[in-house]
Amino acid sequence: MSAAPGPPQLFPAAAADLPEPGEPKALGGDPYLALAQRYSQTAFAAYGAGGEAFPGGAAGQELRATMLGRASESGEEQSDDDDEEAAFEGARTAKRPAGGGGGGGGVPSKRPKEPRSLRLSINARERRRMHDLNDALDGLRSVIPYAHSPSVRKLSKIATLLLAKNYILMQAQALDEMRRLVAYLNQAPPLAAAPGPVPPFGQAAALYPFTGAALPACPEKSTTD
DNA sequence: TAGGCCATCTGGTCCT
DNA sequence: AGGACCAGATGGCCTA
Repeated sequence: MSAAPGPPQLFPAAAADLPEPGEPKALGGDPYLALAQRYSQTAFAAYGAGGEAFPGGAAGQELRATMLGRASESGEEQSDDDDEEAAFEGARTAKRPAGGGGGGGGVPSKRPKEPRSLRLSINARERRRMHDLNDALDGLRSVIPYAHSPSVRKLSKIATLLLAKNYILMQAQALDEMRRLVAYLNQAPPLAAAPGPVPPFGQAAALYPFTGAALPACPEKSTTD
């Protein structure tokens, strides 16, 4: 491992860091996108099959394109919250090789073994922690757009994280585009002088001459709140 | 059958 | 000391 990359950046620091409207470079060129596409092959449901509208815009289309589907039968995961002792014993008997104790994964133990009660307590804590993590992932799945349907396989963990990341980028891009449109409309001549209907959102970007670099960073794009 | 995904156990490290 | 966090290892389940 090399130097730490610093705190994670939830949002691009400036509008210039965002992809141009209609040109989802940040999404398309993102190294994580390749991962997302790779994992999407196995986990992302076919959009539209679930009957959910997908956010518009080029980035939305890009994101949608990553959601190639493997819609199949319900991939319900077992979440056995049994008695901890039973979980311990069950795992021992069902998932571990007979006599395969010792280090977790064959690592030879180098220090005196903890008392069994302490080991059980540690195992239970870790199990609870992982369940909490899974609950949080379920919460994340519930707010990112993909086909939530019993007939659709649940997003994998990695796919959930990658999709959420792309979704955040897409939302930031849409917000940025909206801000530019508002800024443009504020400077535009009166509506009476503008013939024709207002162009649909997403196509308006082609009609007004602004670039992302021309605008200051959005103040609420902060990781501190 | 291979590969992907997952749950679980385990030991190590860091923090309070 | 105890708890949280992490990564490695392992086996089970499921799908292509």
